[in-house]
Amino acid sequence: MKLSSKGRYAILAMFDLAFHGKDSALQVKEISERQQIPPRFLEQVFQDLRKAGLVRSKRGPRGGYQLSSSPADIRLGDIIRAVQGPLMLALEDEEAAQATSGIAIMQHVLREVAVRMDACLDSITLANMCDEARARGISDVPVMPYVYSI
Amino acid sequence: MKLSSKGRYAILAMFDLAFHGKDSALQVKEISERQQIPPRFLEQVFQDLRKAGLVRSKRGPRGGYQLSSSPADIRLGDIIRAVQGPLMLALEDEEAAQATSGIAIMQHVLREVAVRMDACLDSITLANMCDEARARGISDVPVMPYVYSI
DNA sequence: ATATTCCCGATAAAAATACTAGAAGTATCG
DNA sequence: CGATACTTCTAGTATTTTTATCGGGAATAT
Repeated sequence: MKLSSKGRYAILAMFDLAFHGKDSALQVKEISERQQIPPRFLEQVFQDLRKAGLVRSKRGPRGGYQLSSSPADIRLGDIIRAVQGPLMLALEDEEAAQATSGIAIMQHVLREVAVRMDACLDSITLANMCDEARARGISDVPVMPYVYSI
Repeated sequence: MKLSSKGRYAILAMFDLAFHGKDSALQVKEISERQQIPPRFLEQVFQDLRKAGLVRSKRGPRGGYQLSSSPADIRLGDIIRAVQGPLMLALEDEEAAQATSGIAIMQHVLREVAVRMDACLDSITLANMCDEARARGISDVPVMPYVYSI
């Protein structure tokens, strides 16, 4: 019942796409720097997100990733499930049949818990996070040291 | 956001203590067989539970573990937190101060999510699980092959 | 053509999971 | 009381999974 690094990175990356990538695609390099994510690992995370249909990718110069639907339609639960699989492994029917009393009960109880926890995660969308970010006065541009150039 | 094996074992073991161990102490061997948990690993899990004050231990013959409070007062959240630590790592204040926009927002959003998820886990007690088990007609005695003895 | 970027597979490092061996404490029995 | 059997407790090791890195191939805008 713990958020893995992969899950955290996935949420960060998706938030970054929603917050900084209005219409154009953003690149792994850019996002990894802004959100402090190991770039090579972030690539793997994006593959999971792409296979789950949450982002669209584009190769070559000006390529990158962008959300495949509106931030208001993407929920934290979608993201977590895409990179971490289901909240808790349900037993196969065969296994469940021959499970011990405790396992059977826990299976039942945890299934309910899982439903409610999924609901918690699904109650928050990327759009919510963006609103939150703007309400807290976080600028839309990356925090970067100014470079005086002529 | 996944239940680890350790967490699952911890819940199973605590349920077993609540369900089968009325007043006397139960032993690792017994619980591990009934709930199909690697016995040596279960010992480690119990150490965590003991250090968190959820169970009392007793060594020697007739030793074992028993709950240190009533099943009605022990919540799934207590158990999970004892063996897995907090739901999601909060940044230290220093770190949070210099965190990027996405990290800061996620920190804030996830803290709320964590509170609600903890509430989900804390809404279920061991007593609830035992009621559930009895309601579903699971016997109080371990499922064992009958041994005909005179 | 060329530079850029995602994509894919393999590998290395770190952490979680599972197991092992034996020490320390404690009831029970002679 | 002392010996013995039992069970937790502690520390260390092996195995598996997760996290992170690396090298190079495939697509694409300029």
